[in-house]
Amino acid sequence: MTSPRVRFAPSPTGSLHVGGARTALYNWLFARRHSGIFVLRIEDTDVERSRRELTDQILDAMTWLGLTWDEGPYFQSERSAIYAAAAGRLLAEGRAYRAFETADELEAARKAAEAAGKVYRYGGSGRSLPREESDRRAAAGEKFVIRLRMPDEPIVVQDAVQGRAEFLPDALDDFILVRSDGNPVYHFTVCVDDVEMGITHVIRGVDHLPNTPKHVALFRALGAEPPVFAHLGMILGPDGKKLSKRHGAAGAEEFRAAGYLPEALVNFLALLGWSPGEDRERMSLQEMISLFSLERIGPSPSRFDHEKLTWLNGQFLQAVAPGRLLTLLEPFGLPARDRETLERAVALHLSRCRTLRELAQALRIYGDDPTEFEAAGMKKFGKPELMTSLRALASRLAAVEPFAHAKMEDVARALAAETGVSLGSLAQPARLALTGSLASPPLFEMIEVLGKETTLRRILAFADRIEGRAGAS
RNA sequence: GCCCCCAUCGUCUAGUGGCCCAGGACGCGACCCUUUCAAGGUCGAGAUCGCGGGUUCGAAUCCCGCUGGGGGUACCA
Repeated sequence: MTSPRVRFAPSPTGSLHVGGARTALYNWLFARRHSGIFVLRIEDTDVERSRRELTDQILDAMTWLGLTWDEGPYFQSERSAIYAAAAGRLLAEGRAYRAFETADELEAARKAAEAAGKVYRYGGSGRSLPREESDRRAAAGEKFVIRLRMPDEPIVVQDAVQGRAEFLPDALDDFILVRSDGNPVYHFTVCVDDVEMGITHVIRGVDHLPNTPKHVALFRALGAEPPVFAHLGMILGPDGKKLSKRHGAAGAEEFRAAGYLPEALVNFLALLGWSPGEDRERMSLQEMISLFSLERIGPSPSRFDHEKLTWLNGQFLQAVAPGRLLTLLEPFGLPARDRETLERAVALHLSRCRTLRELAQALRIYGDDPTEFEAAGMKKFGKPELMTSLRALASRLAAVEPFAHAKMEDVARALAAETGVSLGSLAQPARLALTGSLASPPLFEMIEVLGKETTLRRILAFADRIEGRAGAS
């Protein structure tokens, strides 16, 4: 393959959702795999709905994901002259024509057809209007749209993913290229741009498949060979319905905010519809590039499995260099401790967390003393009769110097043996006192990082609290 | 309504006529490790390959129909 050119063409009417992110990824992967060019084009011809800040947000998300573009971003809103010229050419060549029906007239005709139970098709007079009359009416200032003269033969779309689809001429209308206000319509700008930008492969969602025959006809009218099409199956929510905010996070930015790593999201998205074979699951971008091919993309829709993403994220999280981890954690808030303490704490909690957010949350115990204690734990270990040995543990811990976990454990085991209690009935109340929870890293390693002062303070406060409560009731 | 697409464990998928009474991963269960929770390791349950017809010596793999799901049908993208 000689240097393909692909593009990602989002319209800034929303943020980058996972479907779009996956489309961008596949285009990017394809370009990188074949040393091609990845073009970014912003389809903002719908002035009403397009917003500049959404464009910025999309670019941010792509940068975050590592999907860097080689050309662009081009803005369709800045390319009106190109579309106007193309429309003029088509008109002059008779491949397109003016139609003078108003939107209201068309609406009425559509309604009438529906009421009669018939399939609506554009049946206006524009198609057969003599050139001179068309020119005259346009010159007189009459409003018109420009429509494409569709060929009267079937159009076959040979799709790299979906296979062959044939569309009969009856199903294809002379669709509008340019609105009566002079603004070009999506189908038109896409094709003009794809031709103009030399796009060789169009990789996009299947929702565009039914539009593809229009595009094929348009490419031909424009005098260009249609590109190779590859239509990707939809990404559905866990319930099989269209993925939306209703299913939780659906935008790349939301996953970022929820503490997901870009490499995990990208890996997960890559596997949604594409498989490298050989049971490969975890891959770096580089590996994906070398393995990627259109042939291995499946045609069926897939559901977004949040659980698997989270698992993958956990996998990637474990692999992040410890130094980089604190930087990544910063936006999620870190307790006011020195860097070394934080790094030791991270090392202790990393394997217990699957997202940055979870990790940051876990690290909070190195900041403020716990004020809430989990109910199940209190019921089991918040008993006054356990406080005696807990206090004993505290006083033995106070004597440990240097404050190292191996020594603490020896001391604790000795205490347990002497008093005939299990290590667990010593450790669990301590864990509760120190973290408010029954789940934590190995107790003494955590205590070492927490520090002697904090440890003793929390244990004593907890014992006071339990005994005080018992005395009051 | 009409047009188009899709259909393998709950989910993502491998599989392109015999290697498959279907492999991997997530999730789930059990066990090991263990002061708790994870991580990790081992094992396991889980799919008559949506249904019904063909074609073939032989079909998850090819063909047809049905059913189910999705998408499109705009002077939206």
